[in-house]
Amino acid sequence: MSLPEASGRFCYDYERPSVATDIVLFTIREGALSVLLIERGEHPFKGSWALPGGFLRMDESPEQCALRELEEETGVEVSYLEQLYSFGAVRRDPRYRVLSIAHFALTPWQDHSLKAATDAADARWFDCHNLPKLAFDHSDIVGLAMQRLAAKLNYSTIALPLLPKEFTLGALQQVYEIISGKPIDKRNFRKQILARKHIEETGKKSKGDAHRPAMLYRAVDVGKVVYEG
Amino acid sequence: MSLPEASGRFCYDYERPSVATDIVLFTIREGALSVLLIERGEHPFKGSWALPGGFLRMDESPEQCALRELEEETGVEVSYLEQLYSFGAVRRDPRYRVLSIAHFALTPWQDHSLKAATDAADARWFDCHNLPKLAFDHSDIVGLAMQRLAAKLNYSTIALPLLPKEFTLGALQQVYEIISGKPIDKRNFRKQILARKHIEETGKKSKGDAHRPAMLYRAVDVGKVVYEG
DNA sequence: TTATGTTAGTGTCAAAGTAACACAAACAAT
DNA sequence: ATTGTTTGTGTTACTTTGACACTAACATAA
Repeated sequence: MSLPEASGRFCYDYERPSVATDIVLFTIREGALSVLLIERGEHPFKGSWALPGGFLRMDESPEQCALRELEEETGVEVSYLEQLYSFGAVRRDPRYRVLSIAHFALTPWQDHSLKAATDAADARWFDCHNLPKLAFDHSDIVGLAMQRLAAKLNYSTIALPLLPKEFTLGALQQVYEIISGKPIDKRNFRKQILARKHIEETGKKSKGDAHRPAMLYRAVDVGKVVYEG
Repeated sequence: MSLPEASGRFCYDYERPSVATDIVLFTIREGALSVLLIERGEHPFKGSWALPGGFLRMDESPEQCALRELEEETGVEVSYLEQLYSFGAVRRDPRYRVLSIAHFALTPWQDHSLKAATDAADARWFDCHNLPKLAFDHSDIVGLAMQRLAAKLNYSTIALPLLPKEFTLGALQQVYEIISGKPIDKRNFRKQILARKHIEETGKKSKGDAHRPAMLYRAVDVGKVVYEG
């Protein structure tokens, strides 16, 4: 096929889909894997819960767009972001064609005071295993993100962005158990996780808890970031 | 941010990037992992080699677009296709903004008579480890596709679409060796690959070769297809 | 017909990794 | 001082992986 030629900045030779990003932001909250959703304030799906996201601007990359939309709609900062998948079914948006570049993000739990968003009526965390019906194809997107998260647990450092900078092995094990949905033997977990050399002792110990203090660990600095992780 | 409202079919409230697909089609040819490239007949990068691909139409999904463009530009049919990654750097195309949904495809080697493409001067197979300089960011895309292919070897059936429907264990082992770049022990390979139960005996044997005939195997039918595989 | 070249097909053993298992120590709260 | 809770630690059986060599069956060439 022939290429649409650029004439000035716009190029209307061919119709184009709109391009948006959506973000599946996970955290671990109250012992459950949770995802951040916004209540839509506009049609379509007004009043439904949906993923945060919005339209791509011409001067930003998809990743930048995802970060900007998250900030605008929820005020949350993330500790990890990667592209998940692009959803491009012709009729996934009932209004007109919108291609969504879905992203996958993580943040450690803290009592995020969720900002009232511009065009969102509300923003809240939901337990991933107890989600309401979502707008558009957002249930599919969340499902794929959960798969990806579980799959990456065992060959990456993906659990670390869900914890604060310093954490105990007990807390890390909880993250693994919650995401995989299976109990893990404490001694085996500690042996294996330390053998990977992704975390190191800080020398400090936790205090203030009603039990024996635990060694605090941190992620070892890795340096480079690559496509997809 | 507010949403662009649809007025009729077009929606010009916001500037939009063009959306295209590119396809990294691999085959095993002459003992080497090879990728299909076209020689660009138009500017920019006229005369350079590039991935096959083209612009998304409003009535087709990204996957359909990838298949259509492959057919149009090269006449090749594929045995496997999945989305790879969406490349959206602001200036990845020097003309104007083009977002590319890159795909990853496989086909068994056969003496494909490569169709002279509409807007491609030529189409040829290249050894992946001896590629020319490519147009746009296509070298990055091929690199990512090679990573993905190697990574999936050991937890998926990704090698099978590179072979004809019936194949010998020797041929399958060659695929693994070529993609991983490492020699594999024949006995261990056979034990492990059969234990996965992804392939089964056909009962038939190869013939016509100047050596002992080998059992022919085929992929066991799996049924469902899922996101990303 | 025989010899040669080439790939198919097969089992054992050592090493490494994984999974199951229990109890004392250190703190806060009562 | 007692209770409740989490930390921290080692050994053993089991499973998986990796190394290793020879005979069988065909086509081809001598």
